[in-house]
Amino acid sequence: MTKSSPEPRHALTLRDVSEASGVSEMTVSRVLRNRGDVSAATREKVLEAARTLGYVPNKIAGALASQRVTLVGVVIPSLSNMVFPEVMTGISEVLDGTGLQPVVGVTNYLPDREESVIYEMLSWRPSGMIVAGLEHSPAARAMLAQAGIPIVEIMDIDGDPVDHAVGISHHRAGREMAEAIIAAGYKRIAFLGTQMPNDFRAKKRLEGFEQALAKAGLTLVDREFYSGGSALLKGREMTAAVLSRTPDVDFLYYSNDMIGAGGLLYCLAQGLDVPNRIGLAGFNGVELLDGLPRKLATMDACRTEIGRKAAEIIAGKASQGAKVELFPTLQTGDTIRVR
Amino acid sequence: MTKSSPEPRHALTLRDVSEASGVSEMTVSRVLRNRGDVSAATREKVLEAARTLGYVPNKIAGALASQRVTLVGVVIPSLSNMVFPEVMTGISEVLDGTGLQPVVGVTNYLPDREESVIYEMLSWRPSGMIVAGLEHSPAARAMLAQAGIPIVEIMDIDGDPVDHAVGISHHRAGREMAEAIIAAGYKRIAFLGTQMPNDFRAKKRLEGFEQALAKAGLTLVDREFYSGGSALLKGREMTAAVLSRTPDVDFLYYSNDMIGAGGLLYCLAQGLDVPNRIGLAGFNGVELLDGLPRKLATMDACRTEIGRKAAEIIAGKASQGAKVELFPTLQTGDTIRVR
DNA sequence: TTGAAAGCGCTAACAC
DNA sequence: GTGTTAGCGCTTTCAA
Repeated sequence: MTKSSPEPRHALTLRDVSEASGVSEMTVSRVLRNRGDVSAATREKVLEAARTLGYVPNKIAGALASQRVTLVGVVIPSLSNMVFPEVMTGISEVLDGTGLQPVVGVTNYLPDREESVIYEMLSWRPSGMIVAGLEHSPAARAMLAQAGIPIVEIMDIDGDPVDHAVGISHHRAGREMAEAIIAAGYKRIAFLGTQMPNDFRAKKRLEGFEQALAKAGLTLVDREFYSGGSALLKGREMTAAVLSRTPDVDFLYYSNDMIGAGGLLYCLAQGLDVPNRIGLAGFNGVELLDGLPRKLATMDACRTEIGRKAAEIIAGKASQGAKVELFPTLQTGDTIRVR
Repeated sequence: MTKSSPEPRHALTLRDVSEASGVSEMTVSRVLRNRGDVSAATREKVLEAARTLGYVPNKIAGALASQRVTLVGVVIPSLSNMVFPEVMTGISEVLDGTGLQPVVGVTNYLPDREESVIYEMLSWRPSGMIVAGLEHSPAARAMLAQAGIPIVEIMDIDGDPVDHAVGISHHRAGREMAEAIIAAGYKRIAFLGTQMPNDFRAKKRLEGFEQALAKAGLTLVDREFYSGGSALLKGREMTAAVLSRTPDVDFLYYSNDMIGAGGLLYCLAQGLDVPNRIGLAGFNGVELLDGLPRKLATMDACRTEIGRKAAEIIAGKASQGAKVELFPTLQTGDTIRVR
């Protein structure tokens, strides 16, 4: 335990800097915020005093007085998802220049938790909110609508945004993947995904997927769900289960790349001919896939771009319409047969 | 765009609730905070008014008046690391019951950025700070020391904490892994890791590792570094590079599990006999490994536990000493030969 | 059980 | 270029 300087009994205030430098509080404030004209001499005195005292301004007081908060609330379901860190990257990239900073809240896909996270965040009067998904409790929606700040709902555009939405159509993503699979000649198709009632985006993908199958006169020959645990391992296990239960399945559609990767490793280990005996596809386009022995077919979720566009709207750099749709491209990879 | 209710010109205040309910601001405040005795009747009136108005308290004002902020700053180098999300899980678990909430800041392993993130966070006067690592700029250290709040530096305990430290000894982790490798009879050992001057923990592991090798009269026969990109892919590439440059290498020590996994997949694809022809080990003990065709030897970084313990110190639930050392166990997996 | 007054530490708006 | 004054929306304290 090393305490280099004596700890102040109370946190330092502008007044302390003012007294130490012999400059009025107001001018100290101006110097510290680079606002208005201050002579080089006074500026130096102030900076010197602030530095030696180790003064850190109190943003609570500043925000209350100026009615301005440079925080942007970001509400996401999970951090361990591999997709949200990338969204954060996009958000940070854009916000970095603007003086705004993101504050992250995690909901774990629980609507109640989402509601309270939103409530807490709004109570800090942020300059904007970025919230994953379009489905929220009525109370959460109402709070967001009332807040009087820009709200951007991200990831999904299949629905009605409170204010703005930036994302892809998961319904369409599912449909397009199904169409590609059908076009490649696969007929006995199974779905493997998460059992999360509140993962609305995964649900929409599956809906779109099944609709496209139906249009081609097909139905899923099997489906398998999981929750929790190592996604890679679950992918192996679920794949094993489907293959033994439905041996003549010829395509496995996974709700995310991680379980898809597990499935791919399993199929290869079993000596199955991918993509001829069996085809595979995931969703998200995670970087991870680049390192697999064979590249898994997938569809990019446009994560960084979504983060960027959302932040631009909050920062007022984009006067977008209510909905901004991004169009992911299907990456065929090596796990869908080419006809 | 759906606006269910008319947007207020200004955010609602206690006064609005007071007027709507015919109860004084003070009593409204009491009701909303569950403080002091308020008659059931008034309480109901107030709650009713607050609910219908959609009032969200202003924590800025509340915090200024009460000099109490329920925020805990968490400063970490990266989100995409797979390790920090788990630390966050541990932190949230403990903080959830306490009325404190974590606020995350990301530094990308940049000291300057760390300094400014810490400065920004402190300016919100949090109740405590959890900061990854023991190495900070002098200014950052000084700010933390001055803040007058509990500071917990996490992940590492090889060094001098500002206040408290919770973590493992990375020096020891490297040493123990080396000892296990040597004990298994490997002799021509290579290191593969990240090229990040500011990843002090990886650096300490390598130091401990090399010291143990030296003690056994060994030195690294090769080393390979990378930065950026898909870790899994980099693991493959680096492994290929080392194997072709130093064909008689018999052990590959990776600085993290993700590149280790890439290396493992590569070795298996090449038909190399793991662990007899060549042994492999990583670091972190990530869940991901459970899904690999063979289990990679690794060492747990105690991530969740570190988060938990750190949060307990902040929450005042633990009157720990300055340093709390956690002891990770070496997981031999299937990639170190058993003698 | 309820209310009134006095700030919390800072900044907007205006003097000088 | 610099200083003064009046709050920002709450909570603390004290009185009723």
